[in-house]
Amino acid sequence: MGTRLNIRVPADFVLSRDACSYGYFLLAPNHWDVRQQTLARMFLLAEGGARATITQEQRNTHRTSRPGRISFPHVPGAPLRVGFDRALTRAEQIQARAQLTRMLRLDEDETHARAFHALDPRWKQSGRSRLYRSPTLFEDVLKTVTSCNVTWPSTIHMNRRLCDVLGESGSFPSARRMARARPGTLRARCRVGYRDQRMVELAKMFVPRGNKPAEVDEAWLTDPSTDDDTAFTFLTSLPGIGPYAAGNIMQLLGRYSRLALDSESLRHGKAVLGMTGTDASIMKRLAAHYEPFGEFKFKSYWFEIWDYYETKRGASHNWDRDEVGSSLTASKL
DNA sequence: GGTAGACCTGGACGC
DNA sequence: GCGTCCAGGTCTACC
Repeated sequence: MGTRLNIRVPADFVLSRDACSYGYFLLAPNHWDVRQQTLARMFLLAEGGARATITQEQRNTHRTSRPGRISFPHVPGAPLRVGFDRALTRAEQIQARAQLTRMLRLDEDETHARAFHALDPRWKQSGRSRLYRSPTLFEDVLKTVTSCNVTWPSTIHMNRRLCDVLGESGSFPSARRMARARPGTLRARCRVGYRDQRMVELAKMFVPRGNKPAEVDEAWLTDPSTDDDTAFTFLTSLPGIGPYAAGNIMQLLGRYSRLALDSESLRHGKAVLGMTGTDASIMKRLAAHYEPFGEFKFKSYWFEIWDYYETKRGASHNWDRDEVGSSLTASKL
């Protein structure tokens, strides 16, 4: 008999909206079940892998939505029910709760959302504020590396292979496991290409050595006394992490004052915001466009992009991973 | 400080 | 089925 956990959530939390809010929910080992409206994945816990299925109470009757407005099937603020495929120890239950809290941003309460919506009221109606992330910073950083200099289908493929080849029963690989991997294995079996050496070096930086703490200190990176510029500069010093990747990791750390501008941003600037000119000039105009959103500018940027995807493909909680997931860039929509 | 070219993979396309 | 081209961000060497 597997362990079942009930997780209290903020009053505005909606599983289908808040889990399906960033592309990583489409990447292995995550699996969003469209029919059931549940999220399943392997978690890596102290005693090994454990598969969890996350559900939230659904409305009896699906609320009728106004044209152009997306309605979500779950009851806001209803506790999450998380079923594991094996019994968890007390220590593992604490670990699982911490990973779920990180992944679903349960630490961002209504006060946080109100502050964001005060700066950018466009998302108040839908309630969008949380951005899905991974249960661990290591997985977030590696997922970011797999999204650099590749098209989205390759990112999907790399994450699937990493879980199959180096994961435990299909989990995302641990930093320890990847630190021990041979670059040649990553290249040949996970198809990560030239990122092989960088990924192993990155993994080593997440693992304490002897009495020495890990070089990547998540507590320091998320500490409010560490300013954004210092955190960003540190991130760009990591192997395989440039300005785009560092900007993305900043938001994954809960620091939304930076943008992560890439080719997708350029398309958004041209197609949605009607910007013209050279790529460099559009990048500058994009930075200026989001400046008014201050400490939340990444959220404003990202929800504009997400909104565009949803106008083309429908609500993200109804996306089929194999169908829509493989075409998730503006150029393919 | 700015820029050119290399780094890999997978998909699209033409033959 | 094969060859060619292209998209994608980071890193290094060079000016």
